[in-house]
Amino acid sequence: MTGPLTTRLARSFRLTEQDRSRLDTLLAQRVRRLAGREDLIREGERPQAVTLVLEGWAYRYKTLEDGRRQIISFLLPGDVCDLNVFTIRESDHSIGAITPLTIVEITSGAFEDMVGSSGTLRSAFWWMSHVNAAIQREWTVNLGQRDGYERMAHLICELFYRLEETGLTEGGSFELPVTQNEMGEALGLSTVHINRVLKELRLNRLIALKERTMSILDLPALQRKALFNPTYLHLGARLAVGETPAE
Amino acid sequence: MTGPLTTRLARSFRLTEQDRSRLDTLLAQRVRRLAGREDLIREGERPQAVTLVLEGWAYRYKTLEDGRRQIISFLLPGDVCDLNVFTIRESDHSIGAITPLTIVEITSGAFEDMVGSSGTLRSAFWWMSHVNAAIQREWTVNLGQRDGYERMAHLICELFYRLEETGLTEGGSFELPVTQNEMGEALGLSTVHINRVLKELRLNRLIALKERTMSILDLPALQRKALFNPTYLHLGARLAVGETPAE
DNA sequence: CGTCCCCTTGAATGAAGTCAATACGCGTGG
DNA sequence: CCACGCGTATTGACTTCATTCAAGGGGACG
Repeated sequence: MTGPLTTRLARSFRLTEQDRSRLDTLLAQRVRRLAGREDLIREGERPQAVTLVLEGWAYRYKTLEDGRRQIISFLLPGDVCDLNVFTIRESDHSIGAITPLTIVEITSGAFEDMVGSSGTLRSAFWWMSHVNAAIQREWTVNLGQRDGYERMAHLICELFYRLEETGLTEGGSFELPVTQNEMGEALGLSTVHINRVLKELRLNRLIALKERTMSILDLPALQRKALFNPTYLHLGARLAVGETPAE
Repeated sequence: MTGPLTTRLARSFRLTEQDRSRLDTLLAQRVRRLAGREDLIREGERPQAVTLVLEGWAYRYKTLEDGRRQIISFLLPGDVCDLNVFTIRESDHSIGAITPLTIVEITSGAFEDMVGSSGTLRSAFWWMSHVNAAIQREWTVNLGQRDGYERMAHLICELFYRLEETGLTEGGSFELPVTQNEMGEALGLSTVHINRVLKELRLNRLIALKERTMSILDLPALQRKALFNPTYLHLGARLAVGETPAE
């Protein structure tokens, strides 16, 4: 019963037994549980640790002065928040739990020790950090270029691939613990329009969605409509320490 | 005559003479010059080095299969591309020069040496990396929540603050070597709409723009309209090695 | 059993896109 | 030297995508 993070890293990196046990001890320290809809970090606070998500969903968000809110990204099991946040005095955004959440908080020192002791783990954490940045870039593209229908299709594809990586899908289905209002805040669309777009995706037999279970009925077609290209997720990198990324 | 990068870092970090000379030697190696509108890195290519911008503007962009293009971010003098790109097999986006460009390419080894030899420089580069991520998040907010007028106002504020940090503004003015079409690709708006929004900003006496010179006539008012909060740029962090970010 | 949140749908409105035409500066080649 | 083409900026008219407003239904929970 390896956790989502180990599962994920093992798909892309050749972890030695030692790496795995280093990870395991790290993941056993300072475990915290939060209730759904509780904030983990709030804008303006000082970040204290590198945070890892073990179970549950969370999101980063920012609120404008007039109350508008944008969800900036979703944090899924096996995701890390910013590495080396310690260079930052105050957080520029908040992180909130969507579902009940299990996280691990890694101190600066423990993190340094880990990446210092294993080149593979160091690469692995860098890689995750890059993937986060790449996802954020793709969200920029999504909001800037795609219309509502495409945007939603793209988000569904992204979530599917990311959850698949940690074994959290069943066939073409996954739990989507997010309200339509929140989807709107993530995609820059009104709740009403989210509803209509979902309806259309259902009518076109691309997805089925009920009771928070999203089922993808035709992934290739969905990807086509979304102009989805999974390259940016950098899946299955399969690199170990010392290896050049070539082969 | 210190370069933009040193200027910028010196504002936020207490650089020793040794740090400065380390930076200088690094910035003197492998200098490359590119013509305007030339690509630096193309989607699908293998990233070879950490790139630093010394002079000129560039942008990251992604192209969808049907030709739509989104500019993901602007790279200004003193900016650094992704650190530790070496964990990535192929780039998920392109980087293109806007103006003629002077850059430095830092090899994996040289970079490791530098951050290994100075804790302050290590912090400084992490900090830049975080700021990049924060800017990308803010673009997500910008595209998701603000309307065209606000979006443009926000972009102008951001560029002003970022250029100001490296001493590239004159009073409230700066060179803006970007066409209206490109602004549209950055803000997810049509060229025509960009034109109208700029016109309105001029009518409201918030900006003046001619011949690629942007002048901000009323920064407080512009910021108010843009709902611009500069926190995310993490300006003036003023940290040195060993210091906790507290004080 | 009422309240609240979430989902759903229709109708009216509005922000931004598309299409189209004009203008301007610049370089190039006849 | 001037004509032409090209990229950029500008503006008007029309269309479309998405928002807002409004109302109703269903489930969870006190």
